[in-house]
Amino acid sequence: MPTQRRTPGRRPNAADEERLPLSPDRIAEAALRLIDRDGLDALSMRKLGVELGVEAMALYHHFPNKGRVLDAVMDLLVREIDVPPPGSAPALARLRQALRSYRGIALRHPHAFPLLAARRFNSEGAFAVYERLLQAFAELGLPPQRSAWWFRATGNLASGTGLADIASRELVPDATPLTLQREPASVALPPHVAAVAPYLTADRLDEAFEFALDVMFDALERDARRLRRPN
Amino acid sequence: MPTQRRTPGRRPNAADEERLPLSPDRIAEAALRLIDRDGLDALSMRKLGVELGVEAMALYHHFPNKGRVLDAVMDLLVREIDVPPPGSAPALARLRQALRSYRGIALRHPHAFPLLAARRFNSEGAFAVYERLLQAFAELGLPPQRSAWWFRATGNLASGTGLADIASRELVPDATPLTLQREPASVALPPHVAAVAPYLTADRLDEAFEFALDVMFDALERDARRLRRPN
DNA sequence: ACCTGAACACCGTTCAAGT
DNA sequence: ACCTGAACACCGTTCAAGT
Repeated sequence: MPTQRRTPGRRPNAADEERLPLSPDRIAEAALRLIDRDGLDALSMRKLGVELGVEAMALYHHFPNKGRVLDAVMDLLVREIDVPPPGSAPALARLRQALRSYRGIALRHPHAFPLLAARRFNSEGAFAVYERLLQAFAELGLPPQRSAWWFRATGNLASGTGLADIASRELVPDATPLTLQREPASVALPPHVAAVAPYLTADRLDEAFEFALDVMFDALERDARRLRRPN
Repeated sequence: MPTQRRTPGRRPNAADEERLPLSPDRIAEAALRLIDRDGLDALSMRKLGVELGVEAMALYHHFPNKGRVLDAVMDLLVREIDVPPPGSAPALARLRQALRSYRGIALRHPHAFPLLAARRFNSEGAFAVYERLLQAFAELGLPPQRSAWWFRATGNLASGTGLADIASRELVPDATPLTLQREPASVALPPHVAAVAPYLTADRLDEAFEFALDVMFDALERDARRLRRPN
């Protein structure tokens, strides 16, 4: 892209975008768009400025630094988590749907998902999601400590899976080419690795995740049943 | 740190380090040291040069770019995964030990661990680890597809847990302060979140992980038993 | 109140040159 | 073969200035 010429008073609108006043929301949305398009490393305050038709330094009027912009992007992603509200379905079904939709973010926003997995959720939106999830665990009859543990176990499984799925699709910046998914025998794989490789190709990762969810939810259901009628 | 004066012919050895000849191993070790000390974002080719008493550009004689340096750091971490060899213990015990030691890397190298979780393992060392793990699953009598699924489920749980544990310890660069771990009621938490918060403090994350491992391994053992004597 | 533009202290990487 | 040093095209952020 050639450097844009700009006349002093009137700047060109980048990317056929209306010249609306800047706002935290508009900035966060542009940042997510840029990350989705070019990758996390490509997000810079300067490019974000260009995307919005504004000098980079104008952004500092709405965010104190780049870290807070990333937090705002995280919050956009958190809002994509679909946790059905209490009463809309049985607790187990709501939890399962929430985990599926969380891991789904990895597929829709592969470049941005690592933010969710690696940075702490700490926004209003995140607490709302937490609350609905924990409400569902409580509904199963689990005491708080048990809810806490199940909450972590299932959530960590989903975020670990999202990250692994992204890596398997070679969407990590700078990654070396994957041997596992190459045409067979481009490199000699160790025997047990070779045996499982066909089941871990990118197009079969959904099955693997559903299996893991089955394992977790079978155990969760049994745990809840056992706790409800104590022998 | 003030800029070091340097006389043309003789550079000062950085960090009281012997002036050994550069090698990929020495570079990777210095990179990991630097990441452990100052964080992943603080690793630059220039600082890595200073750490080794060398101009940054000398590194390009051993690695084509920074991405390959990070791959080498990953490989150092992979070698810290302790997968007991076949015969040394029952298969389930070996697997459990491997997952514990993998997640342990998150605690020993919190700044570097995200590399492991987000980048694809693709080195010789990684394949050796894979092979030993998959050998253990096969030993349980699982067919390849089942091994593949259990491999992903347990591995993803461990890496998701490692990342969450790092975030809980506020070791993520740029993170906003955590409300969950603050002195009680600095901010009003939603009721179910407030109820579980005491069980998710940094000092209780080991218990939560052991619970998740129990869930996984109980189910794995049952699955293996069921597959061995088909009804 | 909101945005610009120059400046500072950094980056990764290329390239020609030195030994 | 191995390393240097200048250069290029970038960064995040500060600051004084414009409207």
